[in-house]
Amino acid sequence: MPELPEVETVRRGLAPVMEGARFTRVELNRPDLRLPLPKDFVQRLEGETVTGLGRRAKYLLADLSSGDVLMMHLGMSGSFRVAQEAYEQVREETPGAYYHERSTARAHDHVVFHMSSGARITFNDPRRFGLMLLVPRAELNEHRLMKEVGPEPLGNAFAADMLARACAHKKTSLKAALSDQKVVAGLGNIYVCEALHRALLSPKRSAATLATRSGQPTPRAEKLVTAIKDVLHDAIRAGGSSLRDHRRTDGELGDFQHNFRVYDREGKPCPTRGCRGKIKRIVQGGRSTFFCPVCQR
DNA sequence: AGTGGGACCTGTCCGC
DNA sequence: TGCGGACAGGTCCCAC
Repeated sequence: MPELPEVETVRRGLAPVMEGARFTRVELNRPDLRLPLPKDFVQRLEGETVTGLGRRAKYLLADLSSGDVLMMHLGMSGSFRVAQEAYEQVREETPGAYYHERSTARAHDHVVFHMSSGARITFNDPRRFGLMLLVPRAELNEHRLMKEVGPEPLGNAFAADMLARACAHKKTSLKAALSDQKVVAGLGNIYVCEALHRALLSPKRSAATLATRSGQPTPRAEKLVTAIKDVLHDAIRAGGSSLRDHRRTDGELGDFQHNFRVYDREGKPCPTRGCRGKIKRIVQGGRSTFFCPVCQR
């Protein structure tokens, strides 16, 4: 599911119920996701307060009062839902009383956080490509999953010269280079296709053509950086994209899928003004690429 | 060292 | 209706 705009949308949904709140109880319904969960996962969370909820690349990062960081990744199919559990709070305060559980657990609800804010936060992930890890804050940047991650595309540091340098000696396509988290963090299949279309660049073009022989950015590197920033901003503003069952934490759908120009639009007319092309689907690196062979060069 | 391909999972959809 | 195959928003590991 989730690329940078979706993860950022999730972060914004979780922050109000997590930041400043304490984990009162943590339920683990299986021992592993993509990786084994730490054996002391529950003990290291319960009683801790979330001091801040951030994002790096496609990772959500919850800073804890203990000094640990809870790293969370949604993989392909992970999602968080927030519900209020006022009844359960009342039940804790008045032992012996009986209250109905308000929610029904769904299949693949692997982790449940009960927060002192009264929120119940449920992580659901059918394919289990997601992960949760606990890492001491001081070690986060050197963690094997983090240390190679490239620049944040919405940060000021991400600019044409940086992108050109990262691509200058690559033998791969633009599609593969932009999908590589070491080159730029947070893009995935959808937003790579969308950014390349906005920049009118072919996904098949050699990534090295973003730089001159001396490694300087070409005008197409400038255009591409602008396109990446624009499409990510637009998507975040729309609450991300909702394909299949992907939802925001409040259960509402994101809207950006209605603004796709090429993704999953094989055979449709190219939306570029004045272009008479039709969107084509090809396979690169085993994944679908959508693009207009007429205006994307 | 960089690159492509397969592997990891489950669910859904489409054609027969 | 059932069944097999293709495909899905990610990324890791392993051969070349």
